[in-house]
Amino acid sequence: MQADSATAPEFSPRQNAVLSQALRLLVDGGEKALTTAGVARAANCSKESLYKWFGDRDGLLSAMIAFQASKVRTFERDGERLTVPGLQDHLEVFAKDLLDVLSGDVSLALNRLAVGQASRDGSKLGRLLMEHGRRQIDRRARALIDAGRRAGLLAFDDGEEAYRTLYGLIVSDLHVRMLLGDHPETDFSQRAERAVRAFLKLHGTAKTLAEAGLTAA
Amino acid sequence: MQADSATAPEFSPRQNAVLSQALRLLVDGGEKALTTAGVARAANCSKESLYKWFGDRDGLLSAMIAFQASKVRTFERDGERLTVPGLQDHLEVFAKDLLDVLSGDVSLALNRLAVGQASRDGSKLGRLLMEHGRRQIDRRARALIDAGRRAGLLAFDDGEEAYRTLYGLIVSDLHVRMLLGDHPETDFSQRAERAVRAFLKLHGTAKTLAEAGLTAA
DNA sequence: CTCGATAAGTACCGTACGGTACGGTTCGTG
DNA sequence: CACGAACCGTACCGTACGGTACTTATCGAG
Repeated sequence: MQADSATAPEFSPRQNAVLSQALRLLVDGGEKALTTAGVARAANCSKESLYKWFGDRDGLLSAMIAFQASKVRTFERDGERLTVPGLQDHLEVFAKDLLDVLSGDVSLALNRLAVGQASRDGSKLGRLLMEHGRRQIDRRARALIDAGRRAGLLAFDDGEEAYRTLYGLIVSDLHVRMLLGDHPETDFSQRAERAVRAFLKLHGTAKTLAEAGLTAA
Repeated sequence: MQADSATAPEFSPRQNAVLSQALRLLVDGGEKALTTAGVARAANCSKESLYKWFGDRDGLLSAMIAFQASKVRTFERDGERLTVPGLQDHLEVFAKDLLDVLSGDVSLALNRLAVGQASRDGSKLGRLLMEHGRRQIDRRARALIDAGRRAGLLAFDDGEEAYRTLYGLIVSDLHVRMLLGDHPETDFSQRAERAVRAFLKLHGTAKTLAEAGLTAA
């Protein structure tokens, strides 16, 4: 499953700078503030160039998503033999990273944008966002819990389902609340810790439960 | 269950009909389709009346949320002694109801609307939606798991946190995916069942685990 | 029947946005 | 130097929307 195929985004430095300014506008003022004239002004370029580079407004939005996704590279940890504390730690780091990503200004702004357009464009932006924005971090988590199972530390039938469980335990309704403009707790560490503990209690093997001290919790 | 407090929306029948038409427009065509002229045309009323009744466009949007919330009354089950199968069943019914509500056309459209406005109006609509739309169903679940604890079937320290866990297990990222335009699985029953099983495994007492057959799962 | 209130229907206004066209400027290349 | 491509800045166009004003019609009260 070669990822790329159609999409070879790779914009020029100048275009990247423009996209960066566009993201800034979007974060600051929401979709309403993201006008072609505004982007051109903020980026010191002409509207004509915008249309030459990105086709139309939708093309600009898509490019913004691709650009942002290209910046959020996540490292893939592997190799090293997994121990129970190691797995727990890795899961907690993942959980905190996930929460940090989801609560980021740009992420929230782009998600709001895509949600707003979902009824209109046949969810083109939404698909783009789910594809580009989540694939990386999803794969990282999937690799981690698969490794946990191979090491005999986790037990589950369906890895995808186990991951969805982990995701739900970590995020719950936090993402939607933030999208709606709420600013809930900011103690992501505690939240991550609790979520991982619950996940291990659900999918940890006897060995894991014993070593993590979850047998009598 | 009097909804109490500040808000006594209570629009006239005529206004309710207008709001209903407005919701229909919103569901069908998204926010872009929800123009004052369009609502007036669809509801056979004049724009002037719209402005007299609802003040301005934002007032209309708020009224739409209040109107929809007033229609989604949820019954509160109580009394009857809780057994393990009873609790499990009630939880599954709740989970399915929650999924049905979140995946409803009108709910999704209103959530998209509020998300789209979140950057603009200081999340006024978002707060309205979280307040009106969720309070009812939240209370129902809270009452249920509190009753479960009182009956010695559930164990947890913080009821709110336990509820968030349940919510995350049920919904995971489904809500956001749907808001983004994705149409994932529709087998809510299986999803509800799995979520409840996980929740009981996390927060069930020994008695519950034994009776629900979760000790060796 | 008359009066006043309510509201439908329509015409109108200002504004703002997406998209296009054009003149002027920079800069790389032969 | 000369030429052309890329591009900035701006002016422009058509359209669509939010909001207001005005005319007409319905209807209940006296």
